[in-house]
Amino acid sequence: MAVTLQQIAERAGVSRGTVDRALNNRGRIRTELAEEIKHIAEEMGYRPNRAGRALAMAKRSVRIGAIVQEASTPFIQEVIKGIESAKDEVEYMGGTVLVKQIADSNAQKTIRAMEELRAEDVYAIAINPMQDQELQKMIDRFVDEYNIPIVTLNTDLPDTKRLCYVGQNSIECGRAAAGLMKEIIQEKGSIAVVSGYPGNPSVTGRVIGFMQEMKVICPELTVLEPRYTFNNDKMAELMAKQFMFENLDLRAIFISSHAEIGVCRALREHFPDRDVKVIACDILGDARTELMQKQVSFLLEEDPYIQGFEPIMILFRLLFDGKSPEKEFEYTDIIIRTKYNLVRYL
Amino acid sequence: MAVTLQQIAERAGVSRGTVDRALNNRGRIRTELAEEIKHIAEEMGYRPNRAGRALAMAKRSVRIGAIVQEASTPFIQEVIKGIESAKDEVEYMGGTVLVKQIADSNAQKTIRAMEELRAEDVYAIAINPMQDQELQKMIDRFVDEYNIPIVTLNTDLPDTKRLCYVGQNSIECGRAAAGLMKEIIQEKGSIAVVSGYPGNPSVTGRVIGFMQEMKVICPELTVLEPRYTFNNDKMAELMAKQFMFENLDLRAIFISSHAEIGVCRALREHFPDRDVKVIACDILGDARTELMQKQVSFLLEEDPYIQGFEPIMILFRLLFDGKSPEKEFEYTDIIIRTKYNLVRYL
DNA sequence: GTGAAAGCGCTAACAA
DNA sequence: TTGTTAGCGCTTTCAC
Repeated sequence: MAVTLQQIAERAGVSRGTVDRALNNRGRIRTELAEEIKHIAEEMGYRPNRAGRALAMAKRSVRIGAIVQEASTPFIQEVIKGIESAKDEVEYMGGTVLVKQIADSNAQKTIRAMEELRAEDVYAIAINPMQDQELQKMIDRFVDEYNIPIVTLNTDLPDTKRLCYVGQNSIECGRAAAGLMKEIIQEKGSIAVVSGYPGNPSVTGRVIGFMQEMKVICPELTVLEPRYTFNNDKMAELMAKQFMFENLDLRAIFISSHAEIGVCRALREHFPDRDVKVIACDILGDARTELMQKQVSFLLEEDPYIQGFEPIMILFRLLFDGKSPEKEFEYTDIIIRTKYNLVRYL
Repeated sequence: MAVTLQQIAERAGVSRGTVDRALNNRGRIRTELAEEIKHIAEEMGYRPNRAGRALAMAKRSVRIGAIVQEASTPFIQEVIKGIESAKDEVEYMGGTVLVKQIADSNAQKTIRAMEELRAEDVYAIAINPMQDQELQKMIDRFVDEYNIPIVTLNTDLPDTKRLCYVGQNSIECGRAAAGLMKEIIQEKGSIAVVSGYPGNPSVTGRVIGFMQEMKVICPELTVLEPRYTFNNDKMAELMAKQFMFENLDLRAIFISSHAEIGVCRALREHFPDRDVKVIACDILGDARTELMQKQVSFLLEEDPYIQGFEPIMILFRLLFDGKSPEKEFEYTDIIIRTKYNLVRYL
């Protein structure tokens, strides 16, 4: 049976309340006594019982807010699943999680959502932010003025006072893609790089990592200048066609985001006889299985579920246990998929 | 604020105890009344508060046992980490987890550990079993006679009455290895398969999956007859040398387990000029980083941590919430690693 | 500075 | 068959 406050109290010859004050640094206690009690607790291997704590704190409940942008995309839907799981956990412990979904990506709406959450008395917020000056200021104000810690997820805002970031190390992801490229491309030739939107740092991070590493490990391959599709399938298709026409030695295409459907369609429909490998990132939604079965050699993923789950839990541990996160950057695993391990278990 | 038993009781015009009996099917209640209460609870969106429940059940506490064999191996050390995390969780909820470590693999010791756990009044057991007739009988007896549910982990015993299995689908893992092989081997030639101990079903499963899939997707490659090292580095080294001498067209070696150190040493020291790729499984321990940096193209992993964590949590949910696992086979993800994503985050 | 006591939501033993 | 009550371990308020 685990050690309880009562047992410590008896051993120390004081009351439960005193032990509580000592162990939780609540003040109103002689420092020497506090030290002594802490020592006894340590010695007895005391670990606070979460259930008791949760129950006692049920009224003064932990309230956490979450804001997700681009909530309509399959990727963010997965993030939301993670948030909902965390919400379950938190609610079991008597806490509350409020989620604001923003269908598109809009700084003004985001700022409004932050204000709403503040009005609803949340003690902390998790958010997948866009790059926006005003939003950055707002985050700093929340942290400084309102004392509301903020965790960024999926994309970071390192120049703000956010508590920590949960998401992929996109440079490393790009490097990993380069490593795979080296394994599957034996002949000389050129490699194209196609991406969604250049303003997104996790997209550009992957491109940078890829280009850097390719230069080092595949100096004999020519990596073409990255091109951006602005998340438009039609444009991706045209771009792929252009690459194919202009580079008869094209060996592979690295798609750092949101262009796989257009690119693969172009390859499939217009160049069925040319062997061009595709390495892509974060394909979710309807096309996922089919593209992976037929056209994409490797898929690099970043575990959106965890990106939703972990920020909420980090904030919960902060508010409930008073434990700050250990690291400023909580990177998610770089997951490599082929058609053989496409379905995620456990 | 969440709905409580008290609120339901007031609405139904009965006492908390009655609501408790209704919702938890404890009997001693009129069926119609029980139905009505369940209906009200449903309507009010009642979800039991785990903290309250944990606290109330603290004395009649959930007790779970775990037995791990080959506890001295790095793989099982990871499994144990998972078990310890789960133990933390369970203890937070007022439960107890007892772990028995067996350094080697020994059916008699295992059976004795089971008896010990029974003597210590555990209500359920998680175990990584070996293939052994007596052990199988013992498991069935625990389930049938003593009413102690058992979850197998890492290796399954599908012919017993164990509740479920948590671990890898080894056939699929072998297939995935074949898929990677196809991507990295362009020329014709032969492929060697080296494994640890032939009696281990997860090892042989990977070999079978690999051979089957290779036949289908790489018919032009010759896959040599699998050879077993009996987990002996020296033998692995000799075997690799033999393969190299006898097959001058050897393109790659698939190591399904426990032979990487010997094989890689042979390649490194005796054939530095021949380009032979290596795909391996579950490399942990000291050599991991170095082998991955220098010699192994792909590593297939099976997440030992989760294999320790999940069985305990499955049993906890069974005992604490009365929720049986959804699936008989809880497969862990097939993780593909290269030197670029060698370190696991989150 | 310290102790005593109420109560968080739930279970279980006992009373009716 | 139903109600009542005593805790589980912890926080918090109030009294001293």
